[in-house]
Amino acid sequence: MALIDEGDAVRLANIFKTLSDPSRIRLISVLLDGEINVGSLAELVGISESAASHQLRTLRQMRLVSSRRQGRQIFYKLNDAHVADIFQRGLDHVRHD
Amino acid sequence: MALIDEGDAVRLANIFKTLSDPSRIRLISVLLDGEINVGSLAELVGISESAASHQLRTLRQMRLVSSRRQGRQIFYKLNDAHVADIFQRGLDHVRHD
DNA sequence: ATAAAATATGAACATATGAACATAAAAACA
DNA sequence: TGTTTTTATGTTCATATGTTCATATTTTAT
Repeated sequence: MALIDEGDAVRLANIFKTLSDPSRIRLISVLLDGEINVGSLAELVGISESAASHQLRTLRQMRLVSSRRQGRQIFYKLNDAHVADIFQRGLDHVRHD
Repeated sequence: MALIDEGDAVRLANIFKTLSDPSRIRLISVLLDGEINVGSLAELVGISESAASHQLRTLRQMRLVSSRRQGRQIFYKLNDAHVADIFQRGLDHVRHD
């Protein structure tokens, strides 16, 4: 392995930073089950739609999720297989061990 | 999967938060190669010893690393196989794809 | 056209965070 | 004991972050 360069370190740190908030964690945990619209997501996670929208923007900007409009709703889904992987490893770490 | 509870979400978020800083990322990347003392670590990563010590405390408090004293030096090592795993997945995500 | 529904955005606020600097503590050695 | 080396800790400061509230945007239905 050895020391990784500043650029990669910053990019890697940013990925983890995106995953470093409980609301975003819970949003992602729901998204692991598949596509879902903002309102349902907010209700399931137990945060306001505004808060959900803000956090989803963060996830979108980091390209961890993508969205599509259907009528007046917007459906989000996980965008990246790596994310599910990282998430699951982290959860293993937290839950047992 | 389904929604994870607040407690797990907070714990998981905290793990990722611990990994969300470039200095800590680079410290860990060096620690992946094995045990090493604070001074060498600081020099390799290119930060002050004080900064290294502060960041190592953060990693220690999250139990991601452990330390042992040998004479007047303190050697750190990664404490957890999960961490190396999560780190590697993240790096894969960042480097290619 | 107007109203209602769903989502996004912007501003403001409180809290958290990392960096830098100074100081303390622990161990080795004169 | 006193001094030096190595690491840890405390404090201060500037910046970043998440949430809330108010407002804007987009689509559907009347």
